[in-house]
Amino acid sequence: MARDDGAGRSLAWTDPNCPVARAADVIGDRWSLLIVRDAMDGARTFTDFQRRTGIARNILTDRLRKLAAHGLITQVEAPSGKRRRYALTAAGEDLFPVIVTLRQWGERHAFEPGEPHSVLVDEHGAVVPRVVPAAADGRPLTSETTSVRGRE
Amino acid sequence: MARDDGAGRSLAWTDPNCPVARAADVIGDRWSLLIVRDAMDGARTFTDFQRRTGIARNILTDRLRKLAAHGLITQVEAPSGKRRRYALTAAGEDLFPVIVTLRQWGERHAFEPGEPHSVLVDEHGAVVPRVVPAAADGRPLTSETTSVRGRE
DNA sequence: CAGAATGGTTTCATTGCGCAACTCATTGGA
DNA sequence: TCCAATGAGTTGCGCAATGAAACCATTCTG
Repeated sequence: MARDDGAGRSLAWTDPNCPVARAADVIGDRWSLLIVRDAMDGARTFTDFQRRTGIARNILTDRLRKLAAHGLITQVEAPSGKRRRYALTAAGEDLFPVIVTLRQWGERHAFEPGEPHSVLVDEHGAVVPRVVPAAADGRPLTSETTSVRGRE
Repeated sequence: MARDDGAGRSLAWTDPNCPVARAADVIGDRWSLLIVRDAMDGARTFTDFQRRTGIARNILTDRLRKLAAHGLITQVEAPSGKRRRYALTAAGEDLFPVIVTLRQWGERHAFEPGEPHSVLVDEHGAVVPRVVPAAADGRPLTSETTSVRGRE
């Protein structure tokens, strides 16, 4: 994993050994997250992202670079003289559970009852069920029943 | 759900009917997320949050207010003349799956192999298994096998 | 009761962000 | 082939957000 930002300066992690803090340093701003969301939803070109997010172009340039520096996206060469396209790396694709849980939280808590919003469906059009952290035996876990080990 | 920020101005949602964008508008900055993380991990007072996150005090004031305005935390009155404490609301607690997936992503992609980091364990000390979105029949889902319905 | 700790607020310099205009390469059409 | 359109940025400017430090009012503690 890359340890420097787009300009080559080394990153001072907010909290050196907390994975949540490190993840937040990478995608913890509004735009990076939405860029990844749109990439998962089919966005491939600079203008795709610009149109969907409404982000300023200079900021989009910056975020695409940073996401690339962090190994979440890459520019893939097109076969013939076609333009290059952006694509998620494995690490970027791996954010899928984060996007899904965030989406489900938003559905439950950021909309008025009855207010329309988009929904995530599987190949058969069935709504994706609520994602819940669970123990190995399937028992659902909450912040009450879990704790962080190894924080210094 | 509250529709105004701490100063009473109305919020212009980044993307009006995308739950991911709305969630990002609420917790999409580095600090809000870490404050919620620490609240889940036992932080209750202003100084708890300040010490754990290292955030500037004026920004902490601002974020606590905004999180309260969005209904994620509240100030609970203490019995006698004791100081009030911050506590997560149900909506705040409900961010648990988001924090967990973010943590698990960070563990996999924001650390060098072998680099130490904290881990999330259940009441018996067992590491929390990887959280994966799944269809109703238990089949794991990815961004390839899902799509967003209802985006205008 | 005095001093320290808690829970902020204010001030001010620095940084980041959004908008608009501009550049430059690629591509498509007459 | 030449010109227009589109894609992918870059630059400059003004405003809003951030961070460090100082200041202040309560509330504990010895």
